[in-house]
Amino acid sequence: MKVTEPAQSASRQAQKERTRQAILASALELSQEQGFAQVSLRQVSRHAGIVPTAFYRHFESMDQLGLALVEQSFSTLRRMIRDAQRDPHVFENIIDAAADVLVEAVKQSKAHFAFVARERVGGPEVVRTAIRHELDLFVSELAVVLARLPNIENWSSDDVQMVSRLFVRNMVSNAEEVVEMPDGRPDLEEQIKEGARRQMRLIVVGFRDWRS
Amino acid sequence: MKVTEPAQSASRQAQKERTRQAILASALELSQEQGFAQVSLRQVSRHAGIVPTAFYRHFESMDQLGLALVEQSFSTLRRMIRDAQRDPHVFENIIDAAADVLVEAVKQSKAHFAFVARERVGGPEVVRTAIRHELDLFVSELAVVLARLPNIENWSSDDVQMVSRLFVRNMVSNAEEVVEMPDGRPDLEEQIKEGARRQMRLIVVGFRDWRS
DNA sequence: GAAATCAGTGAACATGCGTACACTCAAAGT
DNA sequence: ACTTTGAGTGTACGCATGTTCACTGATTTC
Repeated sequence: MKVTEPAQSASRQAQKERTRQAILASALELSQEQGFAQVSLRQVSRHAGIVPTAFYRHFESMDQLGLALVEQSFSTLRRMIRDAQRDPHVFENIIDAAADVLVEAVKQSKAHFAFVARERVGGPEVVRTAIRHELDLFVSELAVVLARLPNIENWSSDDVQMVSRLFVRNMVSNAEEVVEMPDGRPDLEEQIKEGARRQMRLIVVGFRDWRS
Repeated sequence: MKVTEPAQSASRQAQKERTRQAILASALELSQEQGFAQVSLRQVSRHAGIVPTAFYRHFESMDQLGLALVEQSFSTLRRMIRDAQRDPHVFENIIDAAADVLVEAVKQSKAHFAFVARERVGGPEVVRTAIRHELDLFVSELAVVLARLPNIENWSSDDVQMVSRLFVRNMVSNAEEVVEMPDGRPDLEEQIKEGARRQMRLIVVGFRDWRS
């Protein structure tokens, strides 16, 4: 890891930013083993190549570090959703596209998704609260996207909100499965995608039929 | 807590069992604050009214204590399902009955459900593995029950298994919600029940329509 | 009633922890 | 050229932890 005192020194604030990122990356990596709450300030510092007291130059406590990780994870997630929306394929068949995007996104940013899934229920109080809040926001954002879709455009906004909640809940569950998935098992991956497809289709079809 | 050396002494093994239960109860209670992994052997011992070294007379490590709690939690869960099956009302309308039973069961044994929901993703490795295994077993057991129901009796066993998986997943999600629910808010409780009803109906209706 | 058993005790240890404090020494500001 | 700034250092502290060991004394066994 060792990011401090590079051979060719960078500008002061650039170097500070590099150390900050090293701390975030270290915390994320160490969290995967036993959860963020088990990781000590000294472990993170050691892994980031700084002395424990230097940690305080970047975060005032481990709780604040946790919140920074939540922010980082969700900004990753949001960027992915934004990219996916640009793809015109999504408008034709949201369900298949969503299943693909989900699996790909989680594979690319396993650590961040794992962090959210784990700390959502297992983390320190402040972190849990922050994640819940972000997920609530996310449900509302997704509802806006869903409301524009052909099958859904004339549903009541309450119904759209509920479907959005179901989607996000299933997204979290599926993300958990992908995270637990051992590497190099494309069969399992396809199986999870297929499961996600079925579940989403179930929700959309069932909801429409039940209401009409 | 103080269970040791009662005024009127009990038999040796009865007293041992009482201490064991005190340890289990202490660990369960202390886990609610910050998760089982944060609870130390000394904290549990202190709360149970024994000296740290006496802990080892009952469990060889905190991991073993965790496994005992998993066992206890699932035996609670299974007893509830068994009781619910005796109720003839269940055969008429599984969905409404299941929603009622779920909310009631979780309210009665909040601590155990909270433990499972939390440690399923946030706990020590051995505990996570044990919980996953129990939940897998549970999916299969539920599938057996579901297969006997009128709407479902002629489905393929793969389909029943998948629906069972969806049910259990939603049960876990709903249990999480009930656990997070503040006390004395019957409105929220009804809201969660209604949500659970809708979701289960969605699954059954959507699945049948989509397949036929 | 003597001997064996064993749940619970209490002192001691090495280790890792968070944080306080005084420090260094390049880069940035003047 | 000088001063100021501030990221990173090193020591030191008090505290909680898991585990060890020799122990006590009531219950059980014989």
